[in-house]
Amino acid sequence: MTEEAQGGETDLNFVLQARRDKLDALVSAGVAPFAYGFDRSHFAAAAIALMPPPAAEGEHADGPQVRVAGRIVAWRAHGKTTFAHLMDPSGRIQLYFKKDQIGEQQYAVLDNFDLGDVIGVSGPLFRTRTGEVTVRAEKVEMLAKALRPLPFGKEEVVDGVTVRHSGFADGEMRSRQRYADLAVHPEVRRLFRARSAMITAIRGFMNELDYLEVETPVLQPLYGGATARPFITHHAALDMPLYLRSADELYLKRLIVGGLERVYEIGHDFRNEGIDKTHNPEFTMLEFYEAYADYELMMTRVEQLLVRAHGAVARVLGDGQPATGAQRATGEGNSAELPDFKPPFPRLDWLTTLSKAMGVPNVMELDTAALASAAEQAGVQKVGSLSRPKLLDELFQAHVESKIDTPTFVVDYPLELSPLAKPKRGNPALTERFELFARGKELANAFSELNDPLDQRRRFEAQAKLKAAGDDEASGVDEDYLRAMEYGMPPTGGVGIGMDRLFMYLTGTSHIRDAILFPTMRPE
RNA sequence: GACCCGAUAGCUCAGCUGGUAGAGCAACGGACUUUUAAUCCGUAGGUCGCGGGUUCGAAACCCGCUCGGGUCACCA
Repeated sequence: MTEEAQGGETDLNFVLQARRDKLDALVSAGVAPFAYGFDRSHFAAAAIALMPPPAAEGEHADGPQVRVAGRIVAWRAHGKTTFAHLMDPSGRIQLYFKKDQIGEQQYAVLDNFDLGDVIGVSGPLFRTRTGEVTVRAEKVEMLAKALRPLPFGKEEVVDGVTVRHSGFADGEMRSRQRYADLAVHPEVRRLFRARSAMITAIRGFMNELDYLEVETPVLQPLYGGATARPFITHHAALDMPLYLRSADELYLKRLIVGGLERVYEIGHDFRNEGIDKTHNPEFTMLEFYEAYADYELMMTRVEQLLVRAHGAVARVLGDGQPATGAQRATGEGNSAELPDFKPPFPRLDWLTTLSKAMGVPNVMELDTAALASAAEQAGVQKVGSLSRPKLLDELFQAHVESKIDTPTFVVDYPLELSPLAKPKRGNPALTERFELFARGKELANAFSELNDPLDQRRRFEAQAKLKAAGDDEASGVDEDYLRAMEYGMPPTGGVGIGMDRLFMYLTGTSHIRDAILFPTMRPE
């Protein structure tokens, strides 16, 4: 992209220069190339639906008058007549320009129209010889001249399936220039509409249960609630470091103490770690907390929430819809069938499942050295540098998690893995915690929240010890949180669900980049 | 981070074993008053990712680098 670097019109390449020349020609002809508005009467799909079915053979009665607006996505000039297709949010509609009809002067202006221009057209509907509902243009208005060509591919319909030729396939460019990706790929627009519908449905679900939507700090003086490397920033006036939150958890639970007994937040968390297919440095998290609930109740909440989210996505994408844009671009074909699941989800007990998978009576009875060698066997790297909790977690990932396909709860994690969870009734070495897995990925994490401030202090101190020993993901002691808990926190159930991952699961999207409008990328 | 693959016209790509670049679409000019991947004729468009090396000669071979993709690892 050298033209940006060089700037100046003389350096524009010939393609961009041609567009500028047309812009100048429009201005010379008295056409304002950037309009202030347009009174659209119908979307394309609605206009097409207005037209009565084909009349008797050979009859070409005009239909009602419409005013449509959108982007030019196809242009076929035939001398004194021109066909074009206009795209708007509802779909496409064909336009027909005839020199006799719109006059020599207006017809000449069409020479300065290009693919990608935003125009408004008014005129009556009619059917062409092939039966396609078309606007016979009586008046055409330039609304926004495109000075840069959009990477449209040509399309044809073969046996009812739209086949796209060439086009915009570079995944990196599609993420960097999401505006262009959206502009040329209706299926990408539809995918992100489905994402929006999913979030809206989840809000509706929480609100119906009398949960209060709240906002807690993104800038935090201490980070906690998740084990991850934080982003650090600096507040100039206070001259102190602040951390971008890696979780909302500790603030939401302060609200439970305050008597807001059901709260939720949907917002971005930030983790200063690698970027890959399932990790973006900022991502959308839903957390919700409910007083007087335990993890059993929270499992049913999660099940219901997934059903609602699935329904919302299905309504936008429809059943058996063709592939998402991401899949089309990567040639994955029409495999994006929505997942099929029904509550209640199966439950696997952490300890017995892992012990069984490893062929030992009880993994918790193995000493650290034995865990390390088992982890090494399972393909875990750098086992020597891992703490006991980490080894357990790695073993679980390797032996169990990665093999879970349909939504499944894993319950009762070891206490040492879960610093914010309440000990399990009847077995204090475990906690009342569950995670939800599907397609080998974690979708949710939840517990009966620890509400004993003395126990919580001991857990924090154990974390602080790990941190002092070099585990830079462990958190420290959050005294203010402990103070809140000392005022008395009712028993509480809490859940965190990664919205990006949930959406990926529901839509069969394999890369998180394709589930986020503007994923984090290295600068160009 | 390791290994593999890739980077050529605005887009999608081809370019065999080294002889200084090609197609389709888009663009530009022309013909065409119901086309729809419109068609037909013509034109223009490239520091072949960057740097070095081998060679009479490099898009191609070698080395390094940058960026991207995949797989694995890491990120509970």
